[in-house]
Amino acid sequence: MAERPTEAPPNVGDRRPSRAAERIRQSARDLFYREGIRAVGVEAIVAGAGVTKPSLYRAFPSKDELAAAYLRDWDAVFWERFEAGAALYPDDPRARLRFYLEGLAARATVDGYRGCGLTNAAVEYPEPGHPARRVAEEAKRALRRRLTEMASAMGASRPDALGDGLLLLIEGAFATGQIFGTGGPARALVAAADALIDTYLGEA
Amino acid sequence: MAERPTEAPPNVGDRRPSRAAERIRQSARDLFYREGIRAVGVEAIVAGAGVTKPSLYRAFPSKDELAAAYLRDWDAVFWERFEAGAALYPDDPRARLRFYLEGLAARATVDGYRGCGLTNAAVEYPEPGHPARRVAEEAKRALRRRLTEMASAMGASRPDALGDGLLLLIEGAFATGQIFGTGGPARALVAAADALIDTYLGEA
DNA sequence: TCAGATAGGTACCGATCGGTATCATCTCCG
DNA sequence: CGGAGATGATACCGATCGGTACCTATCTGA
Repeated sequence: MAERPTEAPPNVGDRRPSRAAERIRQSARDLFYREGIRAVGVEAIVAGAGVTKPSLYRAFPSKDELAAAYLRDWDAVFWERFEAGAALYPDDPRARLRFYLEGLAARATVDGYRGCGLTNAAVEYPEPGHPARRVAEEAKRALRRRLTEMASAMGASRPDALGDGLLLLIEGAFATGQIFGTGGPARALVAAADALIDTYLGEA
Repeated sequence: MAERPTEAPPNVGDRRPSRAAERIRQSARDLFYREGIRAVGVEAIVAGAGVTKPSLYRAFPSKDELAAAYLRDWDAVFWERFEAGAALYPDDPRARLRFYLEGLAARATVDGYRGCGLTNAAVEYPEPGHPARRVAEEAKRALRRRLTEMASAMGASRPDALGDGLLLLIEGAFATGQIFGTGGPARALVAAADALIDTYLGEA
């Protein structure tokens, strides 16, 4: 693949910010997510980007750091999706969360879904200090904090417990979504979250 | 490693069934689970088993098939754990499930936990036909069926929905258990499952 | 006792891994 | 125009990957 390496800049309108690095990021993002980080070689990444290896290693110090950059990109779009309901329901944290969960349930119950890039990376890299794992762990800690915060805003009796329960459901959707195809267990996600929230809001 | 390869059969009482193959299975089990399947080379496996590569390839046609065998072993011990409460609570499916969930919550909230080998393998191998993925998918389908069956036995109004919700929680514990260390979200597992079950049992 | 199957070990295979040295080219700015 | 810094391409590195050909030791049953 990578038919004609040299001529024909892919997007003529690109400006300063190093188009090669950006193309590498995008190629890495697609391949890492689709096939897994360990399964993808740098050769495949640069081929997908239409560049060559030295271009990659000038923009990123190593494959591990490229993986970390991919996860930071992933994290950014995750939060975009997660907070997308904020504009629709500015004063209703429960509706906001529900909005995200509905979208997640839809995505996670069709064939080809591959789960959360961050969680997948943590599975692929159990070594504590790995750059990719570091990004994944920090992102998940932030999500946990945010969910507890939202549980608190909902008025839950024990926001920690509700936040953790919701995180279990979300991670369960990530995992089962890529194992079961269409019609997987994530179809029960919203109802389960509702039941959980109702229970924790109903407590004295 | 692999200090003295030849002498001293590991278990003197072993009969016919090829001790080398068994040592390879055990070494593969430890390494695959601890570090991930893709991260472990066959060299490390045979070194851990104190044998050499041809012994591995006489017992297993390929690394992929060895991974599949590892997952079948994993599946067997999983069911052992999952059904361990059957003896204690022969006529109480809810208590039986709770027993398993309590054990899982305990395991998943200590440092070094690595989640479910089957789920991890599905993350590492997204290709539909892969031997390891096949085993993982089939095992998870069986778990889903079993949970729905138990939900039905509990008298749930919609056993499918309850079973799926419980599966989300369990998979969430597998995932978060290996991301957060001690004190992770799985500490809320039992309470969340209770809330879910109560809700689905309380429905008309 | 001896044939033959079977298990184990040594040494090796081509392919691919992540990563780099070196040289050509392009672009912007004085 | 001219030259400097960034960008890209070719070709290559040692290490490791999964997998195998070949020889030896051992244990079995006739």
